[in-house]
Amino acid sequence: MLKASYYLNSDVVFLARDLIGKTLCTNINNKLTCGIITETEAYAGVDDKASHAYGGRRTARTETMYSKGGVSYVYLCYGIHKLFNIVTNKEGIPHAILIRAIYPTAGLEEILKRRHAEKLTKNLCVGPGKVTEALGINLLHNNVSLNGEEIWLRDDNIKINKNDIQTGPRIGVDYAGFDATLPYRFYTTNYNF
DNA sequence: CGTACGATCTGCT
DNA sequence: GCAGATCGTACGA
Repeated sequence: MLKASYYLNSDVVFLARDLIGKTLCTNINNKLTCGIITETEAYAGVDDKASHAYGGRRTARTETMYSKGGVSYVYLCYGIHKLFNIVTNKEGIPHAILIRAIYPTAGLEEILKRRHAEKLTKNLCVGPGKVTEALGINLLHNNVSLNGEEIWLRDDNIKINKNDIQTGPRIGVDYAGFDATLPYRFYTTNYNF
C-alpha cells in the first residue's frame, strides 16, 4: 500500500505523472477489484482555473479538497457520473488528481458486471465515469482514507518507460482559459489493445 | 428560491 | 460527429 506520506508531496503535477502505473484497488460490497492507473489529470489548487477550488472557493462540496493528502474526493458530474480524485498536499492546500482510466487486473468478473459488459475491451475502464462504475465507487466514498479498508493504492513495481507516458491538455475544461492549455494530463498507451 | 451548467457517456446517424 | 440524459452544486436575487 502506498504510505500516507506519499500523498503529502506538494508537487501535484509530479504526482499525477508518478501515479501512472500504480495500482488502484477497492474492496466494496465485499468484492475486490483492482486496476493499473493509465490516465490522470492534475488539479493544482487555488491558482488553477480548472480546479473546483480556484480562487480559494470553499464550499460543502470542495471542502474535501482542503483535507490532508491521502483521502478521496468523489463528486457528481453532469448529474450522472461519479468522478474519483486523490487529494494531495498538506491540509489546507486543495490539490487533487483525477483518475481518468485504469486497466483491470483483479476482480474482472465483478468489473464486467458493474459495467454491464461481456468482456474486457479497449474502452471498458477508460473515462473517469467508467473508472468509478467499474470499481464500485459512489458518492458515499467521498473523503475516505486511501489507507483504509475500502480504497487504497499499491505499487506493484510495474515498469513504464518515460517515453511511454504521454502529456496533454486536460479534457472538458475549455472554460478555464489559459489553464485549459496546461499539460496536466498524463496517460500511457502501454495498455491499449 | 430559481436557474444555469458541468473535470461525461452512450447511442444513433 | 452530435444531441440527450440527469441532478447536485454554486451563486445571485
